Amino acid sequence: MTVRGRIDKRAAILAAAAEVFTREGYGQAGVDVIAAEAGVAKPTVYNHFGDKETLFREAIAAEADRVLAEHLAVVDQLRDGDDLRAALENVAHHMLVCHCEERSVALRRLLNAELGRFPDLIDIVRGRAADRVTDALADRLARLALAGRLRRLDPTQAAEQFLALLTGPIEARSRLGTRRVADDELWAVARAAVDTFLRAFAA
Amino acid sequence: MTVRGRIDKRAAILAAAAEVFTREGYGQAGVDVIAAEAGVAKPTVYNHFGDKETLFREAIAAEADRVLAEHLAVVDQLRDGDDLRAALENVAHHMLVCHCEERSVALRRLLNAELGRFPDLIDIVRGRAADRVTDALADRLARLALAGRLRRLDPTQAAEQFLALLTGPIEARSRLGTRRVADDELWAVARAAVDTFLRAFAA
Amino acid sequence: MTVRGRIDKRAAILAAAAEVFTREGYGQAGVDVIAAEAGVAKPTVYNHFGDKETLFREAIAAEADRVLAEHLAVVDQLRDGDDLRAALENVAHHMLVCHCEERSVALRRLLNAELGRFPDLIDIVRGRAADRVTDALADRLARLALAGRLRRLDPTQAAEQFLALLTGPIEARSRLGTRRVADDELWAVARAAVDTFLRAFAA
Amino acid sequence: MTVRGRIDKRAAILAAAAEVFTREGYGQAGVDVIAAEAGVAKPTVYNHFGDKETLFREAIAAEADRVLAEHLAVVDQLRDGDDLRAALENVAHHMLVCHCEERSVALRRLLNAELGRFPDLIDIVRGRAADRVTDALADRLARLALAGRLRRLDPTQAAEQFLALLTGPIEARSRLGTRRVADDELWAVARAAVDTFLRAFAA
DNA sequence: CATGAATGAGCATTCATTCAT
DNA sequence: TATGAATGAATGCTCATTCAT
Repeated sequence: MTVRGRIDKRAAILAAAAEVFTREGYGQAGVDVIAAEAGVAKPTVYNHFGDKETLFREAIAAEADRVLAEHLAVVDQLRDGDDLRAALENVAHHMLVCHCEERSVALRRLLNAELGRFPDLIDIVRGRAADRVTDALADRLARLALAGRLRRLDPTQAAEQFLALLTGPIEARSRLGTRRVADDELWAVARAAVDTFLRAFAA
Repeated sequence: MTVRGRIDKRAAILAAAAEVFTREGYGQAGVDVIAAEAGVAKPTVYNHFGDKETLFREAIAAEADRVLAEHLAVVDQLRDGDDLRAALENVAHHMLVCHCEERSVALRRLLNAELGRFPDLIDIVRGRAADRVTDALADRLARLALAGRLRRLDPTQAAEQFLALLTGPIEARSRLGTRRVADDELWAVARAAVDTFLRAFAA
Repeated sequence: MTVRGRIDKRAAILAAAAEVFTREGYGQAGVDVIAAEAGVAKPTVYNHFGDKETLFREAIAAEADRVLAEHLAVVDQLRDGDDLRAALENVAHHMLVCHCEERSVALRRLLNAELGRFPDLIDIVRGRAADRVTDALADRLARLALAGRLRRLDPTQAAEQFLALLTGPIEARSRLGTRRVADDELWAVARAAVDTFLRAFAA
Repeated sequence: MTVRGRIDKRAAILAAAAEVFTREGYGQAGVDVIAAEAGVAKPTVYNHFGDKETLFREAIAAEADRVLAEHLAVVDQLRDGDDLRAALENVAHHMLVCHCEERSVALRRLLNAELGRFPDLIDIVRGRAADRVTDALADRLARLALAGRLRRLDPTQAAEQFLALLTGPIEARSRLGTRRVADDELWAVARAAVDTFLRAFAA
């Protein structure tokens, strides 16, 4: 098999693993199912990843990378401008959209689910997702404060709270991700969050 | 065996089930382990609950009842008084303590984990926990607004945000419940949440 | 409970046992099912019969008694008369009807099925059914021979062959009891059997 | 493992299955026992046959093939010759020997036993055994009739009766296969059957 | 390296049987 | 005696993992 073929197989296995693990959970996911969905034989999975646990970790890491990239791209859009509220609302809404994406929901679910068995997943994911987003957002908020658009604040804490005001209500309303939330409800949550945030943090 | 004995066994099984399911997840939990931990024979579990799935649902429901009761008791402490900030901070801190309790963390984890397989868990738990707490808190906030201590607000939205300001940051800091959070950090989060909340909602 | 009640329960259990054992076979039949079908609690079955095996034997014996009675009644109808062929045909047809009755088929099936596990069933049933019928028929044939209606014959052997000529073809045509055989086919088999029998044994 | 090895395992499993199923019946037979007797692991059985039921059907079919082959070979020996009675007696005796063979008895027993649960067994077995033997014998009898050695007859009916005259008495005397029948008793039954048959059907 | 086949260990569930009442 | 409840011992079937090719 060509090198390219080998790489393809590895990627196919990872994709299938992400799919199956998020759909069924670690325990319930069968390696045969993953292999079948990837179009390879079961031992090929073992040749590439050694055992189910390793496959699981790598699949999680890959998913976390993807989710992180999306979120960072959103935070990156937050630029100072004439209308700070509008800018924040746009970012807030966009983050909610990402947050509610199926793969995003599934990853958070899976992570939560298996943290008991694999506590180190936190380290795999933290450096790749949650904290990095908070940090990036904190950076932006710091610059906005420096620019006099926000009052003096603890950037990390403010970023934490901004994100909390977004994701907290949406978790409730999406029934922990089991229900689709309509776009106007996303906008409503985003606006409410930004309103509260600005009341508390506007310069 | 006395009727009391039967009830005891049922309760013992439910307790063991909660323990084992939260420790291992639905798929990985073994009915034999639950039976052993409850001090009964495996078929006794089946006599009482019919199958693993039913046992799971009932164990979840029982845990949700317990967690709800704790949280409602905390919200119930929120009374108007001279020092609104102090009152809110006390309630906030107390809620965080509940939120970080091992059984609370475990229940949320398990719920998240198995929502894919058992979407109806949401209905079992919602009526018993999450929404009820938000509602109770919304009631209190409405009365505070009526009493002129808070500005006019949408009580449910404000309650959602108050809770989000508490639980969002704590999820991050506890690494999704994998790390104990020291009490002074709980106080810090509580104070920061109340500070932001009052900046946004004080009359 | 009255003595009568006790007897009723015993009978109800036996009836239910016959029903369930013939429907499911010994191994597959559940004592709980029998108890439920009899309207008693499982331990009541054990109080009356000790264990599943004993219950099985007694149920078989009761069924065998019933089947024997039916068959003997038929053989008993065989009287000498003007038209020997017609008399034999009537008895032959009647025996086939009995042979094809559901309970008769079920009993033979069950007996065959469990002879491996319970070889002594043969003794329970033989004295009650198969041999007794052959003997009774042999008696009649002997009298017919004495009366000069049949040639000299070995009565037992002739009876065996008469029965074989009836049941053999019918087993094949009923596909071992899985297919209902129409009445005119029963008559055809009966006539063919009697024809062959008379060709071989008429005086 | 070589392809040959795979085939060997499959055959070993089938052989063990036939052995165990006939010994214990479908319900009582344990797949682990079959696997052990075949010298393979339990999942190998499932890899080859999917489930217990399929294994059962295939084992039955294989046994039926074997039994059919034996019986056909016997019928095939029936050639016209100087001494028709002797020819018929030889075939009759030979058929009885086959009929009383342990595997033959066991297959009939098992078939009867499980027809309630698996009515389609009839179709599996009929085309492979019972009817084919009757047909083959009917063919021979037709030729003997054509050759003027037997009177005009309905070949199928005559074949049915010939077989019935053999197997009916032998079932009774072997106590449904629970008792070995001595060879001279087999000869006696064979001769008696042929005698009756020739009295009824000789030209 | 990829695969078809094999396996040891495990798991949900059932059942005949027995206590305690 | 009749019963609700409990249990030890199976049993069919699955799964992660490993060879032999």
